[in-house]
Amino acid sequence: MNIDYKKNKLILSDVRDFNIKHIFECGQCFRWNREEDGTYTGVIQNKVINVKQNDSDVIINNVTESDIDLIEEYFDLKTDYAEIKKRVDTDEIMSEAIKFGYGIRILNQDEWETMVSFMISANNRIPMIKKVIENLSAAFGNYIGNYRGRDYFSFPDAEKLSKAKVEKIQECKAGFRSPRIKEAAERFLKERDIVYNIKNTSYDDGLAYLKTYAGIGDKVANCVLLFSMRQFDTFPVDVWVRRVMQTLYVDKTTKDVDIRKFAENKFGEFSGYAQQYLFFYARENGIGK
DNA sequence: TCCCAGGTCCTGA
DNA sequence: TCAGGACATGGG
Repeated sequence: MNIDYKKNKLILSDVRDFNIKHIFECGQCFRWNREEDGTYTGVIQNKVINVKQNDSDVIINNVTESDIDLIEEYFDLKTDYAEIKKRVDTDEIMSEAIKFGYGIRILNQDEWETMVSFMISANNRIPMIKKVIENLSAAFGNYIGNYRGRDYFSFPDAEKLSKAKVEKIQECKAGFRSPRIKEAAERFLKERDIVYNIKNTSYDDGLAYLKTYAGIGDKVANCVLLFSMRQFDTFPVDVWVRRVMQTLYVDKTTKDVDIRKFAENKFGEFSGYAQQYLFFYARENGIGK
C-alpha cells in the first residue's frame, strides 16, 4: 500500500482487505453515512471526512497532510488482515463469513465516544442509535462546518454532557439511558486517565472497570474494549451474534457469557475480528431470524 | 395493539 | 446465581 497527499486528499493505492461498505456497516461505528455517490462521510475528532473507494484505491477527502498518522491509526492500516483471516479461518462457516466481509477492518475509535455510543445501543435499533448520537452531537458538540450541504458536529465531550440537564439529554431521544449518560460523563471527567490507560492494561481489569459504570454491562463493555481499546481477544455477544452462534456452533440454551467464552477460547487473540466477520455475515443475511 | 431492538438493572426466589 | 420484568422510543 502507498499513501500520497494531494490537495486535501490522502490517496491510498493498492490497498488490500479494505472495503468501505464492510468497514462502515459492520456495526462498529455509528457516525458514518453513505452518500448518494457511494462514498461515506463521517466525523473523526473535529474533522469531517469523506471516504471514496475505487477497487484498490481509497481516497480520503477533506484532510490535511498532517492527518496521515490519524488516518493510519483510525483505519488500522498497519495491521495485516491477511494474517488475521488465516488465523480466524477455522471452519467452513468462518470461511464463508470472511469471504462475505473480506474488507472489514476494526476502526480505532475514541474511548469516550465508544462508551456513550454503546450505552445508547442497549435495547435499541441501529438507525435509532445513529439518530440519538447525531442529536447529542448537534446539541452538545462543537459545530465543525458544512459539508455537501449538511452541518456536522463533533461528538460531545464529557465536560459538556456532565453539565447538561437530564431533560436536555432526553430531548435527544436517549430515553432511559439519559441519566446514565450524564452520570458516566461526571465520572469520566474524574477518571479520564484510567479510561485512556485501559488499552495498556489487561482485558480482565478493563472489563471489570467498565462494568462499574451504570449502563455498561458485559456486552457494552466488550464492545468498548474491542472498538476503542484494542483488546482483540474479546467476543461481544449481541442478539445477532447470539443467533448465528446458536444456529451454527452451540445449542439454543447457551447463555451469552458462555457463548462469549466459547468463542474466546476458539479464536483466542483474534476473537474480536471473528466476531465482526460473523456479525456482518449474520446481519446482512438475516441468519437465525 | 403488540413485538422487538448490537442490554442493563433490579427484584425475589 | 438466576429467571422475569421494567425501561424510552419508534418502526413494522
